[in-house]
Amino acid sequence: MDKRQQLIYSAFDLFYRHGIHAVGINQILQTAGIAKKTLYHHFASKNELIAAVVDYRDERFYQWLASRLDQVKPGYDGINELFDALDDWFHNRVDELTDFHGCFFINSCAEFNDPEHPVYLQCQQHKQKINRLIERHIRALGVPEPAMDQVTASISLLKEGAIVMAHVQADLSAANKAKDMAWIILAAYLG
Amino acid sequence: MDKRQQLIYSAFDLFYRHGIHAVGINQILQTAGIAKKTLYHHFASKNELIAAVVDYRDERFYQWLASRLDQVKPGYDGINELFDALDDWFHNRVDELTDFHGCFFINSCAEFNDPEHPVYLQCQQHKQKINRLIERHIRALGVPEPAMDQVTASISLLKEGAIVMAHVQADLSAANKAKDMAWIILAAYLG
DNA sequence: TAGAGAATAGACAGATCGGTATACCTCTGT
DNA sequence: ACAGAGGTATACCGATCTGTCTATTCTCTA
Repeated sequence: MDKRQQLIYSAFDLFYRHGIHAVGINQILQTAGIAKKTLYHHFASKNELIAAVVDYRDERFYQWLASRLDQVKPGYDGINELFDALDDWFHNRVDELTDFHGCFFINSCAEFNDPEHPVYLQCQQHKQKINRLIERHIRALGVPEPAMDQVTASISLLKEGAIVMAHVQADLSAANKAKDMAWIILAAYLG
Repeated sequence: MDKRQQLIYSAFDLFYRHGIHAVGINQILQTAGIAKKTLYHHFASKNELIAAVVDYRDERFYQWLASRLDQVKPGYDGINELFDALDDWFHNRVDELTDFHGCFFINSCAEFNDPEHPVYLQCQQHKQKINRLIERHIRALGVPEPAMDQVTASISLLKEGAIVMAHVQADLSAANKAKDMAWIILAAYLG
């Protein structure tokens, strides 16, 4: 019954499926079954709704991945779990994330393609949060500290690559490919 | 003086910078300095212009990369050249591609997020063309035929990952990281 | 040289956009 | 008991969107 949250749900669903600029406010209101006045009671503008939607997805996605990675022992298991989680996501086996349509943050950067735009910055910060999640597990593997950033970025790069391959090239096995590649890379760093 | 081509130039520039849905036809006309009637003389609708713009970028990007890869010996040099080319692109050292704002095809898939949409299909086909370009060099490396698809997809995944890292996370060294990773992966396959 | 084709400028149509305003309803807390 | 907060429904505003139309000019070529 929290109208504000309902608006965010509906808006995210439409934004994720059709893109942010392609979805109008009236469409969101109709989908959510909520009056326009109510929207402008909770949000000053469409831009504020967008910001709230990005924030919502940020939290949602982060908490999902964090909880997956917290279920396993830091290190080897964590890296495996990262790519297994991606695989579940790509195959629509994760209820919390709704059907896979690429990474919402990559998609949003494509629409707000200005490094100074608030949405762009929100997306960048989200990616940094995810990076720190990955970093924990890299560190547990015993990667030497000077190589930490490099290795974390490498795993992150594999993750982004897998998402794009799964989305644009419809390669649903991309997560498994990335996992195999990750271990080859990590083996090279761990000797 | 080819008005049709001028329209495509201007439209691509605006689409790439601000996203397709965010750019109106009047904005394109003003930028190009061309009358509305002329646009609708050459294109039946905005959608046809969009299709032509995607086609234009497809050819432009493909020919740029193909010519770069054709300048070197197939195999080792080709893989290096691929990532060196990406590095030049990320650092805006390639005049033909205009300033880097991510991959136009990834961006467009984010805006036309339906696997049956014509634009989505155009983007998919572009990626397949690029894959075949990469495949030639993988084959020259002596990768066994059964592993060809797997290895090509791996290099493609690294390429996509580098583009996203460079775009969303503003990691301009992503191409070099991906190159290092590529050789670790390839070494594992080549024994 | 006459006429077709391509271009211009710009008014216009109809829909939709984000956002505001009006009027009324329904709870809830003091 | 009643004020105020949050809600609905809907009309409305000005702006902008894609696309059409008219009227006129330019340029090439048969």
